[in-house]
Amino acid sequence: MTSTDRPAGRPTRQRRAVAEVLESFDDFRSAQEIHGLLTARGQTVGLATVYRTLQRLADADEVDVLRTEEGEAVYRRCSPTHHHHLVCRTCGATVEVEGPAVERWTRAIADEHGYADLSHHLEIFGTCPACLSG
Amino acid sequence: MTSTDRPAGRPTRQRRAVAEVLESFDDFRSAQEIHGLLTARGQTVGLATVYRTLQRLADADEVDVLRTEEGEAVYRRCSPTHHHHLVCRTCGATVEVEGPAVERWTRAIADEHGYADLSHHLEIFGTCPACLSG
DNA sequence: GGCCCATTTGACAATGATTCTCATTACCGC
DNA sequence: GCGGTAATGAGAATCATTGTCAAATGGGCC
Repeated sequence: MTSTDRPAGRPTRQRRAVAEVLESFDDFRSAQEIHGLLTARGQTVGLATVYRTLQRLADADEVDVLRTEEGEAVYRRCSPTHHHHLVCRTCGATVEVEGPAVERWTRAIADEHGYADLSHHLEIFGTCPACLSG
Repeated sequence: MTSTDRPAGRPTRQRRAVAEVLESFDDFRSAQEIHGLLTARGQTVGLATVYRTLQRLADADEVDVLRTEEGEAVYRRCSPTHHHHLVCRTCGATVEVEGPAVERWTRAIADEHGYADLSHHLEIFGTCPACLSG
């Protein structure tokens, strides 16, 4: 629980490049798109490495991962606090939302059934105001 | 909006078979598993047809679809009541849970941001009592 | 600075779910 | 029963993702 318990790994050029690209957008992008962005920047990073790096970052909770309705994984750097997403089904606009109530509720439900070592995913899909009026 | 506006399609042996198998379980199953169940029953239905049929049913809102953490699509006949799942990460045991609190919360959050036409997915993952002690 | 060695990378093969293709077959209305 | 259309099946094709393994690289130590 100290600040020294990071499995970390080496700070390589490739990892830095991925981290930088993640700073360059605010919405969710697929691994392939991120790889494309890197290439466009002149940063040569193998696709497999992009996948590995994103996975590592996701494990470390440094990026959010979610699945599009087609099942493709999309990534975005995340804010330090745990939160959920309200996603526009039409244009993809995303709002981060927090829900202490939900956190409490999931814990209570899981306890009730004896489940431990919890995680949860909550995503809300809808149509955003812009798409509604458009 | 009448009962006659179903694009329907033909009631074939295969479609009936898929519909029947969907009645035989209460949790989510992948298209491949469903195909396996059909084969086990002696019902010969092509895999592609299973996919097509499930897709059709999903479009007609006659089955629920969700994605596992690995991105695989899983299907289940719609139960009349909306609920969520508490899934064992190790053995896959699933408990259906209801959460009026969550429903209310998601609606409130969405309203707050002006999103309409909502749906949401909440899944809780953990380790079940059996796997904890095993 | 240079060496040692585990970690990381990259190119490419492999996997696995899903979709497409297209010739064949099965429903439906007549 | 017949004809025509929609549905099916077998397998190829697609596409994201993961595995493989030899080559390259970064860090720590002298």
